[in-house]
Amino acid sequence: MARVCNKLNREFFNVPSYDLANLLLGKILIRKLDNGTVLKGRIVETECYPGGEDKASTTYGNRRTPANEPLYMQPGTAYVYMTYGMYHCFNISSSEPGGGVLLRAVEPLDGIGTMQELRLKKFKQRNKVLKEHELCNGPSKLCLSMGVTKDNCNKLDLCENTNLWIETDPDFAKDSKTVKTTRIGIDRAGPVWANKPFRFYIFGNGSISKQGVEM
DNA sequence: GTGAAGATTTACT
DNA sequence: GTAAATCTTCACC
Repeated sequence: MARVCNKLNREFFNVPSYDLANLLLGKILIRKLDNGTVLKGRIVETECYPGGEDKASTTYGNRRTPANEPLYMQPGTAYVYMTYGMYHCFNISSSEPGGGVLLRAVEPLDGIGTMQELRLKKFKQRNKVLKEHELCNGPSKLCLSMGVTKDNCNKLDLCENTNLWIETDPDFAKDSKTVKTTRIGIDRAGPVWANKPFRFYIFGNGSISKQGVEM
């Protein structure tokens, strides 16, 4: 039986975070839930966090703690952390120690009904029906919709794990226009780092979290 | 052990 | 537009 395997390998992730953030655009994030349901979404928005000098990175100054350990592990390791006590963000470690890429938005492809369910479970408006592009258009929204939490996904190796991985999409137009702009929600890092063009998204896609000024 | 801050999102005025 | 929700992680005592 001929089986095409588009799963990304270690080599793909073994590049600096800036490059990895660009390479991940258009790729397919696949998540298999415990009950066997498979969810898929196209990555349409990323941000890079190189660490080291970058004050916005959790690994600023090569700070190393038990929580950010995955960013120092091999490239392609999932780093899921909690923020504001109730939301998760999903990152993938890159080649430089302490560097990684934050996934800010995906475009739902498969398992949309399940995503609706997972996403609304947490809030009051349970009967509300979200449009597809509203399901995963934010770093914490995509974690909710895809059932990604610190407990079940942190430190997973995306090259080896069978419940969470990324594939290339042969049908994705390679010539899609991408936009380079500034990161979001990191004003505390100061104007120098907050204004770096470290956010990337697919131009014209309806599932991005926020429009930015093209740079 | 105690305190302060946070890579966000929803809900309400 | 502004405020509230909510709790882990880290820094320091």
